[in-house]
Amino acid sequence: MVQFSAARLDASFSALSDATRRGVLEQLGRSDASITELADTFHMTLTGMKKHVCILEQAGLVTTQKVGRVRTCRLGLHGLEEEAAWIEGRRQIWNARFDALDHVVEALKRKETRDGQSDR
Amino acid sequence: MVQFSAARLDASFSALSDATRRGVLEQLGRSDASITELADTFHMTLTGMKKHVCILEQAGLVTTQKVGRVRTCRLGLHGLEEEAAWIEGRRQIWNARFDALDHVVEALKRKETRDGQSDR
DNA sequence: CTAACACTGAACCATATGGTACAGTTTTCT
DNA sequence: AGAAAACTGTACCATATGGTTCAGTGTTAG
Repeated sequence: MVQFSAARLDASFSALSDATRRGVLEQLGRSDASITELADTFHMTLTGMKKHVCILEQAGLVTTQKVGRVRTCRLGLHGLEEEAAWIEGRRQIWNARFDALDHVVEALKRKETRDGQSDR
Repeated sequence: MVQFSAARLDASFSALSDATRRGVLEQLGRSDASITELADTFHMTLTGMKKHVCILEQAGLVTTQKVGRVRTCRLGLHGLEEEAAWIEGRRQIWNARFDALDHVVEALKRKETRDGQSDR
């Protein structure tokens, strides 16, 4: 089992919680882009887009490289593996809980039926 | 393909970006719990924990039900399917990009070698 | 009936977030 | 050299976040 780093998950889920930043990831999935190109796409100032890129960079989701006056942004080396793993772990427990819940619901139904017939 | 709702993803990734709330989900995965129990586990006031639970509830990740004076929290009906799907979609593009990148790197290496030999 | 319990709502606080404008700096084009 | 491009850093703003305290409200146990 993987050991999840709270700080990593904090950073990446927080980075993913903004629609603009998710959009940047999608655009970078199609091709690398400069800050200016990203800022144009999302109708935002350079300064504003730079902040988003910094956040994505700190979360390890993108890397950047400055050549001449242009900073090129691309998808980060480590993808979303840890995040995917965390969510998958939760989903398994989730499903197990609901299987169990089905049984509880069954039991409650039977109990209610019995109570309804015998009592009140 | 699923149509992702930006608002949904905003809410759930934002909810998941806090370690306390991820902890609450883990605890609820083991068993349902009251606000008081959760507040005790995370050494927090009732009011503080209530807020976290509200955020998780609005994100659809937990549901609650008040019986008498106790509000019981459990995992929400809709698990993390949309979030998992979004991340998986990204991961596929990620990997495709890196496969492509490998080829680019190869090409660059060959080009550099050639240039180094023939020119400058 | 009274006290304790479990929450709930409002107000407050410090800090973080998402955006802006403006004033540089470094590169590139002519 | 001079102008334009592409960032970068700082300061500013409004709002959101994560937490608290305090003062209720409804529920349950004795």
